[in-house]
Amino acid sequence: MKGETALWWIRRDVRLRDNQALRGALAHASTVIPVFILDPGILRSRYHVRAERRKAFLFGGLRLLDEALRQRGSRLIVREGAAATALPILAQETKASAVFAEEDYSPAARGRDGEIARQGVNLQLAPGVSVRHPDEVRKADGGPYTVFTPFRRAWLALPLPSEGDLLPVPRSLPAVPGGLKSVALPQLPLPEEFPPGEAEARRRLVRFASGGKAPIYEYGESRNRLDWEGTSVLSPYLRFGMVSPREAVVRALQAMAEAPGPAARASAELWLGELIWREFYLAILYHFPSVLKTAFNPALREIPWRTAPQDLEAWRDGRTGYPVVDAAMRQLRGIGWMHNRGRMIAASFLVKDLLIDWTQGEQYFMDQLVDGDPAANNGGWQWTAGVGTDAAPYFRIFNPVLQGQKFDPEGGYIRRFVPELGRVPDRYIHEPWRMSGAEQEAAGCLIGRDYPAPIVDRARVRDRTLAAYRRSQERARR
DNA sequence: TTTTGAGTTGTTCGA
DNA sequence: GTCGAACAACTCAAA
Repeated sequence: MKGETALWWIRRDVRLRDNQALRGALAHASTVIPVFILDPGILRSRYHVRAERRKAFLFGGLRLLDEALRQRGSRLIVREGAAATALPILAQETKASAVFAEEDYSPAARGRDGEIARQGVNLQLAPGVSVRHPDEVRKADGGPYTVFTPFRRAWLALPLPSEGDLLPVPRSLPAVPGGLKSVALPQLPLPEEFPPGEAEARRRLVRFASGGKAPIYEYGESRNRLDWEGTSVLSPYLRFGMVSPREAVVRALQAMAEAPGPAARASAELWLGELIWREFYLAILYHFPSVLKTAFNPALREIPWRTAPQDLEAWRDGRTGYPVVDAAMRQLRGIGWMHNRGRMIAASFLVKDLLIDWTQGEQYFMDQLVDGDPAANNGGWQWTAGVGTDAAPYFRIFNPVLQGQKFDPEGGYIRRFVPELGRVPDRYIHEPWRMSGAEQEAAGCLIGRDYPAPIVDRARVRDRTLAAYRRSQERARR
């Protein structure tokens, strides 16, 4: 309405395109003030982690968003402090009659939004973090799904978004009143492999999913290869809404419709499935917020984990002596991102081989990942640990040697991140400890000096892990 | 209410 | 080298 002022509160929707919170604000008021609240607790809510990379990525994205806003006659206002304090102050100061934001489902976000609403702020939540609200996808009896496949079926049965649903970038935006204080965002070193921003996000989405030869059509085969770039690497951008999840879904559906053949179509559908996994874990966190504290499966809450600080440290540092595990962990620390296959292998090793509490791994991943999202990260860890929503049998224990041979056959991934194995022959690259003394010498890699010997004997791992899980089930039965 | 089919991503063993 | 079965039994979803 004319004369009204609204705040567009940016949280994890750092974009102008297809932004329903922004559209809501523009429809409601003639003056719209884009605001970001620099909360000291940001991005770590219940995790005791620093998350430096995510902050850098987010702040970089906000700077670019500010540029785009200025090109359209607006600008970004940044305020410091707890959102529950800073936002009502700003709303009062600007006489804003409403605050528009994208609804976020984490317990921390919901707690924060509830508190703000209780303070009398007219907080209008718009969809956008997920394509479907967790309440939309329900079983016939009204309850939420806890198994992925039926969830996906029900998700796909609802009306699908199409090109016409995507909201365009507003060509111009109302000016922000002068005199409003705004603090500078901290300058942090940007993650090299992930230039932030909406433009980069779109480039990646288009490169991955558009055109007859798009990688999305190879996804079925290439997504598991650690040594190929077969995935979209969109996760950090989806995490902060630099691309709209709805647009990603529309591109996937388009790719399916235009697929050059049935295999290509199946590949594109597989990628769409990954987007639905994202929705699934967002919904799980929404309906079962306790998963951030404890295993979803009550029978597996009493596993007698090992306390082994040195093993945990070796895992974090990528010094386990299992090349594919170490490569994955060094990729994580090196670039703040890990190939999904690597995440499964590394996570399985911590939980099943070292028998260390999965929440330790969850925590470390949240510290390092530029795409770290509580819902997806927690879901992934619970899945790997076999304590989560899906009925995966817990005796499924990844063998890092086999996984390496299958998904990094020539060791290209390993050599990239574990340079001390660079000259180890292909036939030993997944089991360097099997080299003779002379072979180690020739490869310039002495086991125990240049690269560690395996920190666990895998032959014993299986029994130890199965026994620990069984123990938890027995305790739960009583 | 009962029944039935199914469940992302694996490994190992023996034929 | 390849293939199928066993792993161990459970819960969920839907008819």
